[in-house]
Amino acid sequence: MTTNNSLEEAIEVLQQLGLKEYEARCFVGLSRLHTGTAKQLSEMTEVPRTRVYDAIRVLEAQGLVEIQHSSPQQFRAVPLDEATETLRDQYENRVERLHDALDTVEIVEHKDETPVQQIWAMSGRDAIENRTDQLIEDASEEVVLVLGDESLLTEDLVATLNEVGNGVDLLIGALTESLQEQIQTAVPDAMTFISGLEWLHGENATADETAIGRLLLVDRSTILVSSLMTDTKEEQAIFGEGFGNGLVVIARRLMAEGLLTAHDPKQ
Amino acid sequence: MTTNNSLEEAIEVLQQLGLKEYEARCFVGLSRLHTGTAKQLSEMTEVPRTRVYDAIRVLEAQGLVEIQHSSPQQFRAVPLDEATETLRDQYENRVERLHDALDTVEIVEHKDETPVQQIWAMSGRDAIENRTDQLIEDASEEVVLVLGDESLLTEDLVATLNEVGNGVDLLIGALTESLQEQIQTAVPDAMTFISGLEWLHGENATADETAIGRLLLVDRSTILVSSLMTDTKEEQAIFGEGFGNGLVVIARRLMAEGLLTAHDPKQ
DNA sequence: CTCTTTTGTGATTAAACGGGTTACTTTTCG
DNA sequence: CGAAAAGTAACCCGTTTAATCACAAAAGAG
Repeated sequence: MTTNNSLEEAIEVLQQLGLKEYEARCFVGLSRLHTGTAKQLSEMTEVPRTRVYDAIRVLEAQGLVEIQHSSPQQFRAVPLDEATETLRDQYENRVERLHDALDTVEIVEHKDETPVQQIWAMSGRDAIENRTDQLIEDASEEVVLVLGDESLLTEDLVATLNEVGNGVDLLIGALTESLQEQIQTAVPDAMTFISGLEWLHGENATADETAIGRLLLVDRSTILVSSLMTDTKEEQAIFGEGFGNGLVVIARRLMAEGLLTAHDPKQ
Repeated sequence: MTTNNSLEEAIEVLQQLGLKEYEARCFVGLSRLHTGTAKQLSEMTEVPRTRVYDAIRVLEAQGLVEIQHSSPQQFRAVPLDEATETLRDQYENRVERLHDALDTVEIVEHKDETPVQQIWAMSGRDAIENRTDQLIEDASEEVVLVLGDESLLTEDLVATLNEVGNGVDLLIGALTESLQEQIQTAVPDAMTFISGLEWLHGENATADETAIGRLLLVDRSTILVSSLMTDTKEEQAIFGEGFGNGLVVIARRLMAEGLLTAHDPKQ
């Protein structure tokens, strides 16, 4: 279909992956050209012809483009699968090096004056999902989880939920019927499904800026609450741990009340 | 061991992964601190205190750091495994988006005047390895491969070699005894092992700037030759395809001669 | 062979960005 | 209350990068 939009997106993503604008444009240009010269590229991509050469050189060094040293020289993009694989390899290497470099480290003395009432804020859907998974994996007694949006029910989360130990109570709820059903089929092991939570669902979606994302209470001592920006779909969470934590105490009460009355609507 | 060097490397890698210097320093600082304030971080990381806040905000948005909104606010790094997982997720997402965006594209008309004699140059170890794997996978009759350095015998390459079809002749050689043996145990299926290639090995390693990397000839119609910069270990390759290709013809002759006489040193 | 066009390199300008600093307000605590 | 610490915001300056320009080498037309 070669929608002009795909091209723009590709350029943007390539920049997020570390390429400069000219480099990104040239690569995308070559991706639709099988083989091309600096002139052709320049016309197609709006990159000044004299700058195409630099851009290509960088791309070549990264293994994304091949050069034929003829006159005029010809360029071509590495096949897409090879290119993405190469990018993957590069990033995997880097993440691995980071991990190696940092796990030899950790811990400088720390005078702890653990000021109870620790509430931490975090952002980013990937990060919050990873934390969610982690907390559920670490559960030893009970997991209470309520999801507010379908997009949060990922493969990884389902896998994690299906792997909780046998001694762990799994209580799951959702804010909509359809999500409820999806969860029920995806995670048949859950001991209890919480229903009647529709009241939590924001009704005045117009004025609302955020919707409920997740509610997670693990072993009655750790809580995570997240919300979703309705426009960007970005996720933000707060996270508290420790039995004595004020937020956890309140959450415990609220959930006991709320979920019970929700479950049993008559008072 | 917390060698000061690991810290530097971590900072560098984080920058390659897209963080700014301050952000990288702050993250590494927090990684050795369990929990810290702007002041502590500033002292430990050499980042001006007043800029710590900006850096942390970015890190938080990326899901790498948690903030406790107390006064003074406290920061802490997400656990290392969670952080690396989050980074992986992010990059996987991006590469996937790139792939999706580009494979709807490809191909604008192309008046082909395939000027035989196509020799393409490419760089980057990952890219060259991916191409090598690809070419070997596509082989239908014969693969001739000579490796010049142990670092080139990767898991992926071994896997690829062990998966060639049954009808494909696999001729493998190496420039050193030890590498030869490694290959022989890793790829027992190879039909012939080429030995006696030591003469190809550069002897005057002092004056040499590059060493032989790979020699690959597939189905007598596609050739890839690479060299390794002795200092940076970076790899560069030239790549030609097509039966009529001059380079391929020459390579075919050279290999027939060279490998045969090598195999049978008398003449 | 000569003249023109194309191709390639290098230098230059202007704007954006990132690192580093300073000024100033607010909060905390003795 | 006063001093120190915490937090915000603005600024400066060097580097990077997008964008142009000048020019030499090569290719192709006549």
